[in-house]
Parts: sequence; C-alpha cells; structure tokens
Amino acid sequence: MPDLDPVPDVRADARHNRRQLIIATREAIASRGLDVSALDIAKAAGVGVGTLYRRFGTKEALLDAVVLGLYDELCDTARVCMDRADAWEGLAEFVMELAGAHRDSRGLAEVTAACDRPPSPELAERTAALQDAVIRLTERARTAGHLRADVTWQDIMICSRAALDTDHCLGVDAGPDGWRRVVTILLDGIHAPGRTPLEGPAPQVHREG
Amino acid sequence: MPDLDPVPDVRADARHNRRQLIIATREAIASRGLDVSALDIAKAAGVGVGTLYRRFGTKEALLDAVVLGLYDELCDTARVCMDRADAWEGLAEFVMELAGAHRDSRGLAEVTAACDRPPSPELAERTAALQDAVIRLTERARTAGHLRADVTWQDIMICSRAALDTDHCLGVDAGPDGWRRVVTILLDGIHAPGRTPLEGPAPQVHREG
DNA sequence: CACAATCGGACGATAGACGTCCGTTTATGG
DNA sequence: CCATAAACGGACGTCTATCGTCCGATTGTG
Repeated sequence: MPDLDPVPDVRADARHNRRQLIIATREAIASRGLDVSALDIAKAAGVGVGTLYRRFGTKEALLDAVVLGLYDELCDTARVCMDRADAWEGLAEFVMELAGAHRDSRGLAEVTAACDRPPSPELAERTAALQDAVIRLTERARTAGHLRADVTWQDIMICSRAALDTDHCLGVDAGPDGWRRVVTILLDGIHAPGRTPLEGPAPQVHREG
Repeated sequence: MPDLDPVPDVRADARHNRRQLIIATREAIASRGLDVSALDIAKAAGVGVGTLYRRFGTKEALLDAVVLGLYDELCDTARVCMDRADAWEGLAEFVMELAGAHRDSRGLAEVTAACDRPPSPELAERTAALQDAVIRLTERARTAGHLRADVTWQDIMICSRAALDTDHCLGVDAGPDGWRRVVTILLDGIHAPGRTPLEGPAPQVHREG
C-alpha cells in the first residue's frame, strides 16, 4: 500500500476519509476498471460524494492518485527482481508479477494499455522506469544465454498482458490460478532456444502522433 | 460470411435490410463488443431503428443471430484444421485462428468468456463441437509426441484467449500483427518438451451452479 | 395501379452519472 | 467545556444515452 496522504493541515476525520476513499477506489477499479461512478466509490468508502469532491477536487484526480500508487508498487517489485542473483529467475519473476498486477486490477490494466491520451508527467516517469527495468532484466537474461535470440524486451512487455482475460473460454474454466499456467507456458516459450521463428516486426516503443 | 437470411416470404427490401443489419451488427460488435446501441447498429446499416425491431423483434435476437454465425465459422475452421496431415500443424493453426477470431471480434470474445448466463441451445451445441475439436486436435498432437506432457486441451483452449488484449503495454506498441508473436511464443511453450512444470490444477470444463 | 407491406425516426419512459450547494454535525484549541 | 471553523452527507439540477413503440409517409408487387 502506497503513501496514503502527505497532506498535513487537515482535520483528523478529513484525513481518515481521504484514506478510506483511496482504499475504496483501489478496490473499485480493481474489479470494475476505471469506469466507476463517484457515488459507488463514496458508498464503498462510507462517505458522501461531497466528501470525495472536497478531498480530491475531481474524480479524475482521485483515480490518478490511486493509479500512481499502483505504478509505484510495480517499480518496487522491479527493483526486487533486479536484485535476484539468477538472471532468468529475475526476469521470470517480474513477468509473473506484472501479469499478476494486471490481473489484480482491471483499472491498472486499462491504464497500461492506454496509448491515446498523454499520461501525467508522474506516470510517464514511472512508465520509463518500468521500461528500463524490463530492458535491464531482459539483457541480463540474454547475456546469460537464457533467452531465445528473436525475442525482444518489447515482446516481453507485451506478453505480460497475455494472461489478462483468460479465465474462461468456450465452456472451460481456468480456475483462480489458471492464469499462472498461461504465464508459465509463455515463459517457457521465451526461454532459449526458440523453436518457431517470431514473424513480423517486433513491438516498438510507442510514438505519439 | 454465414447464411444471412433463411426467411422467404418477405418483401425484397425487407430482406435486403435484414442483410444490412446483420452485416452492420457484425462490424459493430467486432469493434465495440456486445454493448452496442440499437441506434448505432441501425445507423450503420442505413435503416431506422424501427426496421431493426421489425426484422428481429429484439436487439438480443439480432445479436444472437450474428454471434451464432461467428461460431459457425469457427466450426468450419476447426474442420479444416482437423484435415491437416501434420498433427502439430493442425493444432497450431487452429489455436492461431481461434486467437485471431477472438481478436477480430470483441463481441465474440465476450461471448466465449461468458460463464454465468446459460447459452442458447444452438450456442451450446457449437460450443460442444468446438470443445470436441480441440480435444481431438490435442490428443492427435500428443500421440504424435508434439505436446509437453503436462498440458491439457483445456489449457490450450484458455491459451487461445491470451492474445486478446496485447496491443499496448507501458508505452510499447505491438503493432497490427504483434499478437501473432504472442501466440507463436505460446505455441512454442506448449510444444514438447516442457521446461517449467505447470503448477496448480489444470483448467476444467465449467459446471453450472 | 392500388394497396398491403415496409420504412424512418420522433417520442416517452428509464436509467445512470457528474459535480454543486447548503443545512447539520464534529473536531479541536484555548 | 465550548465556540467556531472545518468537514460532512446526500438531495438536487442538469446531462447524456438507451430501449422499444407508434404512426404518417413511402415503396414494392400482384
């Protein structure tokens, strides 16, 4: 859980409500995505909508704060994985964690997929840090000979979304942890040596336009 | 494109409008999913909403007809793949096609993921046929020694959804065919021999209740 | 060519969602 | 302990969208 409130000069109940709102928003966007109503959040937090707008000014601002917290947690995870002794373990663990984070919060998944709107400077900074982490983890694993030659760090980034919507398909139920099997299969597919050549251009860093 | 209209005793313009509505609905649910408004469909088809309700009675009925058509196309594809001489090729091709179909129509993806509402008898029949196809393709590939031991046909069914939402992630853009790289990686991960053991229970056929 | 079949789209009824405003309640410093 | 500024809750006005119906206008066809 991230730093919930750096705001000092507020009455205690106000600070408490601010906390509750952030917690409620986390849970709300986790299950329903970013398209949550202010009323639903307020109800879940046990406050009135007025309090929500008083504390955050805009529903947007509240959502931004919560999403930024999630990004910060991802950055922490990346640091932990980069400290792993084994290069492959570090990469595999981060991919699993990133995939899990995407699954744990539909709202987060919606934000990491956004490519149209310009992100806030804060988010852009975190995004760059996460890209950097994947680059390092990937190159470390590649140097150690664990990666198939034709896979890029961008492929790996993309693959970390692959378990997002894999709970059911045509009458089959993956169960609560079925997504981990999918990620495991992906990681095995990424590991050296490759079998089927990856065709088409590799994914690229997105350019605005 | 499926059989567009078995209805005979209708005026020619009515039949034409029916066709246009089905085509427009296909395109609408492909990009926006099942949550399309009747007005949007009617506009895209070049008719009034009245015509939509006159031809199909309900928006639901129209959607059902279109989705059933998509399922029938999948069944055709399955038959083609089962005729492939090479067991692995047949399985790999069907997984790629099924993944592509999911990507081509967000509406179809929503339906194959549905597990709460009971499907129509027609849909249930097609679902069973598709399950059967995957079972046969899988067992054929397994017998030929192409599959890792711990992967089940249910895993493969689930994996065919993995490329659904993999266009962008944290500033990386997969490009129009990037999803194929993901599926290729998955197929390599499914191929014998396995590397990392698949943990947890395998996905199961869904039971109501 | 007459008329039944069909069409288009305005319409009334619902269903939310957003953000504001104000009477009421509560924390807190002196 | 209390006066008062701070904070609270939720009703409210305003929008935007959707569904399915209804009827005057139009058009295919025997």
